[in-house]
Amino acid sequence: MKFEAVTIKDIARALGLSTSTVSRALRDSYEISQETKKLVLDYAQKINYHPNPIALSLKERRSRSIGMIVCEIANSYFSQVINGAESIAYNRGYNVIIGQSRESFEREMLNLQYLTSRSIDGLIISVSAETKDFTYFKELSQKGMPIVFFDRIVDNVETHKVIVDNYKGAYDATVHLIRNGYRNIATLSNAPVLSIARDRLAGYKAALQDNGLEVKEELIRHCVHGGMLLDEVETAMKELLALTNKPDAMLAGADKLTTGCLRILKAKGLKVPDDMALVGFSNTDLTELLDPPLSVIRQPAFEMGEVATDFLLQLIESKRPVTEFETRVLSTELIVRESSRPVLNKARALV
Amino acid sequence: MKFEAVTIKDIARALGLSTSTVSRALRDSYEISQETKKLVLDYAQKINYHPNPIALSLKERRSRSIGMIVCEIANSYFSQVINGAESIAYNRGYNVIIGQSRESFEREMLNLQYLTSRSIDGLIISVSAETKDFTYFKELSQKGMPIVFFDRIVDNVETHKVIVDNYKGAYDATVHLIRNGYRNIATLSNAPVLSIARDRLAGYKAALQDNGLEVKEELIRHCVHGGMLLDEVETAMKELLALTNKPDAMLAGADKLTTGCLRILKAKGLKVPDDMALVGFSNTDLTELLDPPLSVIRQPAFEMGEVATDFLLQLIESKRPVTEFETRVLSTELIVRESSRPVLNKARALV
DNA sequence: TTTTTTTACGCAATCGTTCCCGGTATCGTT
DNA sequence: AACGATACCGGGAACGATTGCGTAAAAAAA
Repeated sequence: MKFEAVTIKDIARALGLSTSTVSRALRDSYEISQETKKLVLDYAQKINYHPNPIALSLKERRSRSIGMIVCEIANSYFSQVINGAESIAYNRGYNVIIGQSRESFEREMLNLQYLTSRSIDGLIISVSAETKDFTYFKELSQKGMPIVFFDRIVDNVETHKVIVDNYKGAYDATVHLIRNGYRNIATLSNAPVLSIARDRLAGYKAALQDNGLEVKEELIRHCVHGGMLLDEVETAMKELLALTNKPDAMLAGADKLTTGCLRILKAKGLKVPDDMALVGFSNTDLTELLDPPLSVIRQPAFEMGEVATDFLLQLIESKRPVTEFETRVLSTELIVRESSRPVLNKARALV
Repeated sequence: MKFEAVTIKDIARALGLSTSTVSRALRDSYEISQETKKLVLDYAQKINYHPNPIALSLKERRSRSIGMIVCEIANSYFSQVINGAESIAYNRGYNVIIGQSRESFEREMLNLQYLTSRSIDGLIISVSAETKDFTYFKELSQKGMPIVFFDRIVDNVETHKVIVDNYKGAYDATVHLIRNGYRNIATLSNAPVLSIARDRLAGYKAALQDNGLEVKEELIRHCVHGGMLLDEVETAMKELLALTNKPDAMLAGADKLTTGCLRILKAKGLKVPDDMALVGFSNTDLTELLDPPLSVIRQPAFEMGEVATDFLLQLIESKRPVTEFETRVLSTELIVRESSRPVLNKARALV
């Protein structure tokens, strides 16, 4: 089964012209007479001619498609980012090829090789939790492949990046918990190598210290798969709940960690926020319908996709090598709901 | 900025061979000596040669990419389908280009034209709620473009299709509500033109009739945007709640309708299931964490993506025109939770 | 009328790869 | 020694489109 398209040759043959003339007529070249142009244009319209993008790609040595690697599509945050990226790319005549790393370095590399072998013009990526070795990105970048990092960025590759103010997001959320009377705040963090985990953890620690609270290492748990496996969340929670001085609140550092945490607490029969308050990074629009409605730190995911794609297209379409790079930092939004309700007796003491 | 790749010519030049020989050596042709093959292969490995897929596409007249159009990516059901599709496509050397119709016919056509102009080898699609005119699909199919429909299928285009047993899904859920003592069951349905809406509605009606209950048209509400706009859900719910004989249970026919319904009920201060029970089609993994935990009809979304892609690749890679088509019907799963808890006094009367 | 300029078009190379034809050695066979 | 068979390799067209260059005819200038 073949889907046969009309080519410039068909037009040339039908009209008794050369392919060059047809090509030029279609591109409205000055060296083609008005009548010929009209003839060609009308006929092209009639037989529904569309230039073959593959032939163009071969000629122009650009595919007009960009690669995008995320952990997983079925994640509200990433699907919103993809959404934003698609919207920009589509308008500029590019298409987005999506790959999923599923937090695995191996799958990330596989996707990367696949995408580059499909001759993409550029790459947008949020690295996997397992990725410790960034030399491949560096090499790729040095060979001239335009790359934009978002969300989970890497420090030692110089290029455009898009993130949110993870430090402030975590800081504000932690302060919010403290203000509401919580004193023993634990955190569920991503793999320590990830930029987002580092920044969020730093914000968490700073908020504690700025409010005269001690940073206790036993209250900091890392889930190296970012909550993709419920097991690791369960283990972390078990450890926290086994402490003699149990935490009274949780700060969860990722979408799956937030919902995973709630899931485990429910399974253990603990009440949120009475037994344990919860605030987490999340972009699902269902958080307000949860039991209890969840306080969340929300990221402008769609906008991140837009900015990342805009950055990438700037790099791709730049005539000269770009040497000045920007790291765009967007703001998070703290949405306060039931899951971090004030502890009355303690809250008063602080205010 | 250009990302320069090595070509077969580079190898030929470096080794003092012709491009034909190099090409043949790489493809392990019998008419190339072992030594030459080894020479070429080793060198290709060394300089990290990868065949240019664009040149191959031009030659073979196939792009090895397939188009996929869904309503929106940021929807748990569709993102799971995409996931399944990607997994199969990736393994068979294809990539998936995704387009979003956002329930708009115009955007659907735009995406379709874009995808076909990007010379895709085939198309997987779940049509938008606005799509009433299927001639374009028919034409495309007749011109030889392999198409597979899933979820929202169209009747008058003969090709492979993948659906779930929507009739049975809705039937079972409705029977479940009846068994649990609910007697005045309303339903929130998709646009009436959609196959899924028709089938689910039919299942709902049959369940009522088979259990001696009357089908009341005033209890059937259609949301033409499938719940994408909360407004339409709110309007529908308002109308239902304004009835003298208010419904005591709801069957929601789509992901966004289910959560939208819960959202509205909560906003109106109604208790689920005491004031109104709720069962709905949904594929989010958060439904059990909602307040109350939601009874849902779950679709094997990932598998649907797999099957659809497998079907499509069969069509694409078939030597002869395919004339026998299959409509694969997968099973839904009814997951019973709190939101449809038995009404004690009534439930007993029935059992 | 002759020369120059302009107009309008065709030829052929190019992008990277495959593949149909050839062509030339090197054998073995008679 | 002559022939055919086999093994091995290169030339060049093709895929669809663009584009530099060449050139005929028409128009303008001399």
